[in-house]
Amino acid sequence: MAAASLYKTQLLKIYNSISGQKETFTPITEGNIGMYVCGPTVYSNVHLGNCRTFISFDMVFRYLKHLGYKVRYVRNITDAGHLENDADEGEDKVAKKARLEQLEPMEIVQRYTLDFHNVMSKFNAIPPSIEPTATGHIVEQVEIIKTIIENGFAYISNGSVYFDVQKFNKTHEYGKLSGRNLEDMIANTRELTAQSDKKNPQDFALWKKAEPQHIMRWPSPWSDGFPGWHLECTVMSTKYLGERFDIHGGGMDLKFPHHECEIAQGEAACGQTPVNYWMHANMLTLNGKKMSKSTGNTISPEELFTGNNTVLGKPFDPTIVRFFMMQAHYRSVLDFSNDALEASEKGFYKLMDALQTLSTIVADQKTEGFDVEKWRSECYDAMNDDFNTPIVIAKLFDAVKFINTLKEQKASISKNDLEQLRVTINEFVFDVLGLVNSNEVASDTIDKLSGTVELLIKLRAEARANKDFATSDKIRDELLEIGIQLKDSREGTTFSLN
RNA sequence: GGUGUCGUGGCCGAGUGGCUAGGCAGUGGUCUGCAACACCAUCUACAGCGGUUCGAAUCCGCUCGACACCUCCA
Repeated sequence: MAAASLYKTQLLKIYNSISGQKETFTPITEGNIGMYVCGPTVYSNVHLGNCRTFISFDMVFRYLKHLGYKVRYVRNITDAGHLENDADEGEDKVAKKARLEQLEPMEIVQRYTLDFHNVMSKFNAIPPSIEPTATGHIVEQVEIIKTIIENGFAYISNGSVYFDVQKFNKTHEYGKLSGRNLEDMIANTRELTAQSDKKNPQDFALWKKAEPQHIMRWPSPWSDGFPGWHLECTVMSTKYLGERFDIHGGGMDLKFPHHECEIAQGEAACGQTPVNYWMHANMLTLNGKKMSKSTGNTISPEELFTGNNTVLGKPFDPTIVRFFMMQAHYRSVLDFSNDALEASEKGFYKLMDALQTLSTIVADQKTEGFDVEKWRSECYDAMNDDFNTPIVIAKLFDAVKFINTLKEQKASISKNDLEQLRVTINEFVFDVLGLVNSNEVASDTIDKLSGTVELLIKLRAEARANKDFATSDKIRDELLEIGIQLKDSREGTTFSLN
């Protein structure tokens, strides 16, 4: 069966945060999907926790495409409007960093956007279809504010514009995504300490008047200022995906208030709820606590790849980290540790070795010891069950075991099944999970390398035949030290790169 | 304080009302000149206490604990 037609016959279920249930996925337009994911605020280097969310949604993107959907994936870059806090004295994160480093705000944005792209590329994440920036959509943001004011859900106060949550709540339901109700929130809110332009503490800014020292500012009918953080996502998602679209994703920590506010803005501006399926990726923790820049409980991708950190005993390849993340469900908290990563690393190499072995397997008359079709179907069942990558990986290891059994000639496989197995395992490992075979080197290099190693294997075989074990062990041990492992079997000796 | 999620074996992590994922580590074998790899077998488990049920780790209640959000965070 061609992958492109699979979506018609498979039932994909997605856990929808707004209903708290797994729901059968039906796109608005058959065969097409619009997906929006909240991207990073580019005021500093991304940390690994940020990456997990984007890697999770990269997997989602890959699987949807694999099913044959045409996916427009929009992920924004927040380069303005994201305040340090929601109080009136809050400073724009990008502007603050620029001031501290004595740089133009756009220098900051450029630097950290490049860093972000670089890191995502190392993790083998496919770039989104559109990557819009907040500063590139000021005009649209001003327009949507006008609409929200016209519709009566926002008010102007001292040059700033605020969303009137209490008024909105009279005709709509503010809090439906995060499971809160406004009455509780009001009851639990401390009195506003600082003098505020807001009517109520729950109200959030759509437009903020800029203080004189504020350098990132744009003209608007209300003041020279800048847009509120929640607004950019509403504007950019609806601009590129329509007033109502299929999937909206982001980190769990954005559920409230960010996504709640997006729903309110969308409903207030367009008269309909913007999103059909809300997806939230869970946090990556370090020492049991959420990785977070503000608490310093983080590790950066760079520190991870170089091994230059205090958490891990050695450097880890990006694809190992990706594999580690894929071994947990995207909605579960995942704890990061050296032991866990080393375990994943060994498992990953075992998987890659089996793929290598698979390429050498010769087909037989019939298949014995494994049901390839059933296995393939179970892989899809797992992915269709809210993207259950841990189960898929468990299934992959079932295949690994079978492949190794084939190698030992204790099982057999038919030509058709062999082809099916090869295609399926490659699709899941590389296309869907997005792993990279780190053993892979440019083909001419690998030819030369293999020639060299084959020669050493031959010399070692001769030494062994002569019972010159000192020489044979020297070859084996020194190759192992540079990362080449020799593997003896009845059929001879092979090698793998670790 | 409010809201929500979760507590699984040495570690990481799935899952489910009855048929005990998977990876790593451990143990005993096979293979090997010795190993490694691989294969076969095998040991550690569902926080605690009640309840529902023929049967619960899985459903319900309580207790304890952890985490997240309610300020900025993916």
